[in-house]
Amino acid sequence: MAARQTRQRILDCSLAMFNTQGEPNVTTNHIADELEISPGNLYYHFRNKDDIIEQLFARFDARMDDALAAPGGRLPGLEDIWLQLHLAFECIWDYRFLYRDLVEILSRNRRLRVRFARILKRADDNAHQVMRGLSQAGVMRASAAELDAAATNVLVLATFWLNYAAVRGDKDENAAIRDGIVQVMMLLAPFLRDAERVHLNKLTQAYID
Amino acid sequence: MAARQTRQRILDCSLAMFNTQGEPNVTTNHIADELEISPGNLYYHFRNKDDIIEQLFARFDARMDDALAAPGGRLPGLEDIWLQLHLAFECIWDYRFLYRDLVEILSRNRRLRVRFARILKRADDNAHQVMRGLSQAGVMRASAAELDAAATNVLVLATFWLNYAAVRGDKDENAAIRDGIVQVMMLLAPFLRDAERVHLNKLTQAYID
DNA sequence: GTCTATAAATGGATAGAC
DNA sequence: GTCTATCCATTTATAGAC
Repeated sequence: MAARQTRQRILDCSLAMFNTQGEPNVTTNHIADELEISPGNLYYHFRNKDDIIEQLFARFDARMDDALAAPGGRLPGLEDIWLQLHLAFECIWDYRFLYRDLVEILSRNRRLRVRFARILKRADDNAHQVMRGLSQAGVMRASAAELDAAATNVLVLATFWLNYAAVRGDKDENAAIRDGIVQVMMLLAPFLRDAERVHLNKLTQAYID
Repeated sequence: MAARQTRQRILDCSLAMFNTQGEPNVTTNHIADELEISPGNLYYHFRNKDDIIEQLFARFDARMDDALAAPGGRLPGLEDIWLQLHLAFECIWDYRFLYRDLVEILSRNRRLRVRFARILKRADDNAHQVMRGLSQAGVMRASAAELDAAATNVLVLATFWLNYAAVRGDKDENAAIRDGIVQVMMLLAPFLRDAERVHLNKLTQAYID
């Protein structure tokens, strides 16, 4: 009855604590304390801490899947890319504990490793598709090798931008996300046709101020 | 007498174990076991695990300082950049445990946070200087905003490339470093004059094969 | 300098009562 | 479903003998 509710509360609370304190610094006891339930109760709902992480990952996976859904039939413009980046970065932000300790978390769990690899693959496909669209629209110009490299750079940047912001000591969450988007766009800028390049520079300037 | 030697052995062994197993998974007992000394002995030489990490960080800091030393008086060519990237990536590789759990490690220690911020600052200055050199030599062409963004992207890429390689499951160490260098170079490629762009593509092709 | 022994604290996890 | 009680393993760190 209240089972589903407790389970969800545990997941919500774990996510919040993982995100703010870092997953390695949050124990099952901390979570139980925060929720004012007993450790035994927590272990009634989840086999162990890794089980909680897997469930959170499933949520994350589904959400990222949406964000990476292929854009509509028409060729994408710069604003479409902006929107999609926003969805992706917001998702990463909401599950940033995964990214904060990505290597460590994935090294402990083979399943998550496989699933995260799939996400990266989808993101890579998506980046390629979008850039091909830009090329077809005559907005972008790049060799195949440059396009591959740019796609990879977009992935690395998106994956680790929030960590970089954290290391720099950036405090403002919204600013960090905005900066990340701008940073990715600037990755594509030099490949754009002059008119679009100017357009983008205006967009980013407006965004920054 | 053998004091200095034991101290160094502890540092060397810690570094090796941190790098291969991840710092969070290596305890002071593990290190003592591996060296076949007692935990008490280890604590005679170091106050705690964090002390060991700080000493290793000092080594890393000095080495990265060398790698980021301003290039010679003459304007740098693409090959000079290649070399410098190689030095930086080798340094990061040798102390990759720091980068694997960067946010976590820095969050635990204010001093390291400050020192790492200084390294990032130096790297940013260096990237700007190199790119200004390329611009002055007429090899590169970019607006001030594009140059700033490119410098930041170089930093993020260099900082987290090995993590990205690890997450992808890349096994070959040398290949990961090589790919990282190529990836950073490809970041600059689109800003290069056509002749240099072709030159770079030839360099990277030769490098990849 | 190095060892043995051990304290003190923590984290993960389970049994059994309610 | 939830709690109390508890166990076991691990980790950090120190005291004192050699």
